[in-house]
Amino acid sequence: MSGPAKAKRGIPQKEDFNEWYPFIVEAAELVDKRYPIKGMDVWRPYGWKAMRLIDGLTHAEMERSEHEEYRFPLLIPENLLEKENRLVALLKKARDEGVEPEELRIDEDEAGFKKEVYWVKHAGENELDIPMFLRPTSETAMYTMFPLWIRSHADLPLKTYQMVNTFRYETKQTRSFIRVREIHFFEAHTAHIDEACASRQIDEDLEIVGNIMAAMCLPVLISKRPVWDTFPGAWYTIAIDVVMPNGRTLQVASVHHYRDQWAKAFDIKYEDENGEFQNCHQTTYGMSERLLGAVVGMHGDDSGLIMPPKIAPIQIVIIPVLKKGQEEMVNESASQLANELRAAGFRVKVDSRDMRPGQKYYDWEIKGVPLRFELGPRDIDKNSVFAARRTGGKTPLDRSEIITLAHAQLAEIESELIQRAAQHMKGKTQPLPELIECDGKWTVEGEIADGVVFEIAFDGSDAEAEIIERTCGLTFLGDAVEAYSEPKPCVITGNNTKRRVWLARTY
RNA sequence: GGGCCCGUGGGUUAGCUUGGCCAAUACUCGAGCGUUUGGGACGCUUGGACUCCGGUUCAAAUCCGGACGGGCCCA
Repeated sequence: MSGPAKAKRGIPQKEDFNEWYPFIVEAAELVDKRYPIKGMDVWRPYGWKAMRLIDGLTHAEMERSEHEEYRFPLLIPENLLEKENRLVALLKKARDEGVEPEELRIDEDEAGFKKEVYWVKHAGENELDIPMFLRPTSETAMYTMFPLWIRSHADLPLKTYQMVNTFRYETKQTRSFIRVREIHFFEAHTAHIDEACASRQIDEDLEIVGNIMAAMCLPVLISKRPVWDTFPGAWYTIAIDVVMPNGRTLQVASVHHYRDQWAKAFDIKYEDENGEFQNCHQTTYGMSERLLGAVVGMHGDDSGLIMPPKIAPIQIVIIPVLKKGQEEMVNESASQLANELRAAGFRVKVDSRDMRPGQKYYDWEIKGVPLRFELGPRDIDKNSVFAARRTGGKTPLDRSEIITLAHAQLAEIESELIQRAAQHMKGKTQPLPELIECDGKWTVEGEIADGVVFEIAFDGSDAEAEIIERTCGLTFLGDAVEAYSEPKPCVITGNNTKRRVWLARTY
């Protein structure tokens, strides 16, 4: 195999994000894209470790919030789709008949991922009577079992989750972590006695998202998606987006409130305290490997990745600097240092490859190891360790207090990343140029800047939202969960509103 | 959904326009030996490629078609 890193001169500038990103995910050995199926990369150990550490954050949050982990089969028989289709039809009918129309937006073509599923139609020599599909998400599979498990109000809330791979037949351009055909997926599914309890679950989900994003030093936009962009069968969808370096937003998580629509379709009901049957109210919460994609995009620079310490597969790399005749002494000192750090809980690697130290520095910089310790005869003499932070800055550290100092260094890197990311977000958010109507035709005053997220006060209708989307060539992310504290005039109607809406080009 | 470009050792690439001299260029990389090691070391030895299928032709890396894969732009 090739070495872990390529020549620095070979790294595209991060400004050229469309070149930088695909280069870096391979050069940093996160994935190998040479597997001969579009959109299905091979996870390499370094990338998988990072993903597993991100998953670890999620598992910890699930544990804390008393969700339980399940593992559902990958294959789903076709006939189960019928229930889902019936649900969609039902919702459509409700909409057509004017029942809560704005709450029941359904696009039949999108419903059930019909166009995006992989099918298994043969097994051995036989054609299957009932074809099976690979889960694009697991509502159908899980809600087939929920009625068997939920009988009494005492069984609720049911809080489940699983981390599995899901499959979607993407025809558009694929991108590592961002748009793939086999998705490393997290999905939490809950069932509750009523709408209010389900709503409380949504609040908890948002708190969980907040914790996970904070651990990865990722600032996010949290917004309620417009009705036309609501998940099929959902009452509403709240999405979490990260602003990538090119200003495009990447949806990294979503939370759906289903009310009792799915429960009706799948007959998920419980007996309440009065002995009466009630439908459950449900929520889902999903995330994926896009989280890693966001980390790569948000924190990386012209020299490669920068891993936030909490998810860095290697937090500290130790480079022994050898001198002729003193190899053994230096190596021994390095491994002793490594052992001490490991005992204190750090993820540590000693790079004892036979090459020049400079070469190693470049290698680990591409991979984004946050802290590098150099250890040579000079340092050992002075009882110190020479530290270089991936975010910039070099300092000798007192060897005798190395554990404390290493913690401090990583904390400093973390806060530097948070600060940079916040700065990035701030710089990428702008007010929208003024919209002008003339004979029923809308135009924009000036240019729509590229690579930017726009924030507007908006109080218009769906139709007016569509006008804005068309006029500006942007996508409505939706209503910020944190609305304006003071009313502002809507860009279309001029009415005062606290509704704070984001528009962006999206992935 | 529409358009454009690309596919040569593990990686980057020359060759393709004008088919033969290509049993293929350079750098990098892998293996081995030696000297080295505080920001990309050097010497010697050695290893490794025309995406696949079909067509045109005496002859295809080169021309044509398709598949697969990669990339970009626009809706």
